Amino acid sequence: MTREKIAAAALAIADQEGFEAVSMRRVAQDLNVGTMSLYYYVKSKDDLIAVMDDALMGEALLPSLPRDWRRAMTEIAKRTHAVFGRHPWALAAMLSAPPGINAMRHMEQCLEALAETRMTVKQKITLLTMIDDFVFGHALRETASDAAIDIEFGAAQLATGNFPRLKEVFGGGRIDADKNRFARGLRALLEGSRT
Amino acid sequence: MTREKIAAAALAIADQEGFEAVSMRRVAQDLNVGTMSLYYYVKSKDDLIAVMDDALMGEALLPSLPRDWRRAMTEIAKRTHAVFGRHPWALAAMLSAPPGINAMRHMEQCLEALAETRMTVKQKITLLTMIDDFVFGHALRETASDAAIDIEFGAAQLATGNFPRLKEVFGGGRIDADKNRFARGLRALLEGSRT
DNA sequence: AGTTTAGTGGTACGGTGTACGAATGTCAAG
DNA sequence: CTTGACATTCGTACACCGTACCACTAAACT
Repeated sequence: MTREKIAAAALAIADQEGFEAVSMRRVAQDLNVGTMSLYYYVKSKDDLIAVMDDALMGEALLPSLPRDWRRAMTEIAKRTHAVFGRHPWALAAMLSAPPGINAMRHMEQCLEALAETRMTVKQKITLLTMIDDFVFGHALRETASDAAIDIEFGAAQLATGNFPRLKEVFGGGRIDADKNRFARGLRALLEGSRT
Repeated sequence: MTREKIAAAALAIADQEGFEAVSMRRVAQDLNVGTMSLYYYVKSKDDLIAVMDDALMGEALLPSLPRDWRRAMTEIAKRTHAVFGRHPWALAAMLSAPPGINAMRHMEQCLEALAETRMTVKQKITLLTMIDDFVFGHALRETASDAAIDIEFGAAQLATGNFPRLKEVFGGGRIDADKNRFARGLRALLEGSRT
């Protein structure tokens, strides 16, 4: 019985049944333990979420860093992105959890990647924050678009003629989103950091 | 008694007491109405959240569009950003709400802004999605950093010497985040869209 | 042996979303 | 004037939630 095992059980539940299925009673049940026993290792549910969150940020850490800083930042971003793909509920978790050790390690790793550049400290912070913002926002969109969108409602609105531009885009067959959008935005941010 | 009035009451509660303070009972109480009466106008709590969310996206709409497309996109992004500033709970709402009419209007407006460019449809979609990703991610960071961060914990970790780069950054006095990061990232994305 | 500590968990309280169905008001047709 | 259909309101009840409080066992230390 450790914080880690509890977090692992909660992780499994969230992955299989969604974040909202994670409750103290449910986690305790999966561990064959009384509900209140969890509170010996975890201060509150928010604390549990923080542990889960930290595990996630741990997954986002790169085992080794490419030498070229652009490639390094790209790899970090891609791996972080992959974490959100594996755990779509991660964003909801982050919204109610303060940064933990692995979040710090993540920043440390980003700074490490930028160590050999000529940027000032402030520039480094700005760049890595911008990139994280983009990565998280991208994840937000992906998890949000997984939420059931009322396709009928959308079509009906398009039919009203109030959305000529949208109709022009979505009217003629389904358009598939640019698969490279993520990489593209990343590159723009990395390049644009010059100015 | 309309959907709109219910949404307005919920909005007010969320703004004053936080998103988690919004409950069916609470909203009904503020409206001097029985709890279940709300369900005549609103299918479920998620539906209520969707209405709130749509009101927010409505706030993000620009009354009139600048002619230059770069300026137009920038204004839209800034206004959307401002909405998140006024309603820090907005992200939590978006996580559990499918896009509504105003979300569609938002997209329509973005497409309108890009109408006179030489971009292909796909390029337009890519660009406006990238920008939204960035804006939302930026908002996520801002609301997340408002969450209580354990400053003692952070300092203790820095003291361990496991975070040399972070220490280098935060050790010597507090560094204030670049206030222009938002505008800067925006510009990078707009410029980088060329390639 | 006596006492402290680590760890477990049962019960209970005040909250949540909402299914169900009963009550009321409104209005057109008979 | 009555009757019935409908729109609208909402009280009660149920299952679930986080967690405060406290009783308990078993091991460790003195």
